[in-house]
Amino acid sequence: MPRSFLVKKHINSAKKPNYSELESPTGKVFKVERTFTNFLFGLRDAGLPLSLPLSPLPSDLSPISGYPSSLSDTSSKDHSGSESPRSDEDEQMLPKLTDPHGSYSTYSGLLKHKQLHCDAQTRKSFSCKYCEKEYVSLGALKMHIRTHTLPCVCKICGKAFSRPWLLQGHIRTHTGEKPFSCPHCNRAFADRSNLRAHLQTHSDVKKYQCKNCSKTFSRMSLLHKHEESGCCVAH
DNA sequence: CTGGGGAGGGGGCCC
DNA sequence: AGGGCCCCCTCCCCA
Repeated sequence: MPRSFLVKKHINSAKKPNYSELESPTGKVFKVERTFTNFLFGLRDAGLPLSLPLSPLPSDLSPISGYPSSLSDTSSKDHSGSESPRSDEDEQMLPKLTDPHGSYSTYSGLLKHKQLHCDAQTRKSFSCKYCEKEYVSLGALKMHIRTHTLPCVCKICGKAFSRPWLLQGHIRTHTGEKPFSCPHCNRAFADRSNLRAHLQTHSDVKKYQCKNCSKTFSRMSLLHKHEESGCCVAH
């Protein structure tokens, strides 16, 4: 059974997610003279439905629904500002653009509105149809969907995994292969993570320390157990 | 109860 | 875009 309840918690803030690809098309796209069509695809890729017909996403991928599929309301006024680098002529060439909060006769208006109101929504643009998770990129979502479809199947026992390397690790449980050995005691492990955890046992000062009693633990789970057992309960 | 090993999952990065 | 790999994390189980 997949441990779908496992959710990444950014406890280690040193390793931050890469948000570079979350940039709105505003800053990047137009400065490189991207075509309007590409701009529309960019908005679509960011999960923003448009009133122009675009090729649909794969059936198992759905942009998050913050934006209705039908955007026919044209009653709102133009929200555009005056900072747009595009000329008035350019603006006149553009079809009407809309989003759930209104419609825009210029795309600079739409972009400005997006900057003000929609960036938070576009950061997570792709939702999983199997669960409630949302992802900022199609690739991340596809990766996640593998945890539902489990395409990597062990030929020996039939157990299925989301990724090939997980299957490889599992196959080692059949073959007994243990390619990772401890330099201190030569004990071998099939999994690098488990070797890393084992290495902590050789250390006098372990990685995870109780803030109250300064006792150290080789694993976060052991520290949590320690905390839950009462040492660090606020008295 | 505690510590440790085994197994597996997630996202990010690089190629 | 996808695969491989990395690191981190978690749960289960056992001594």
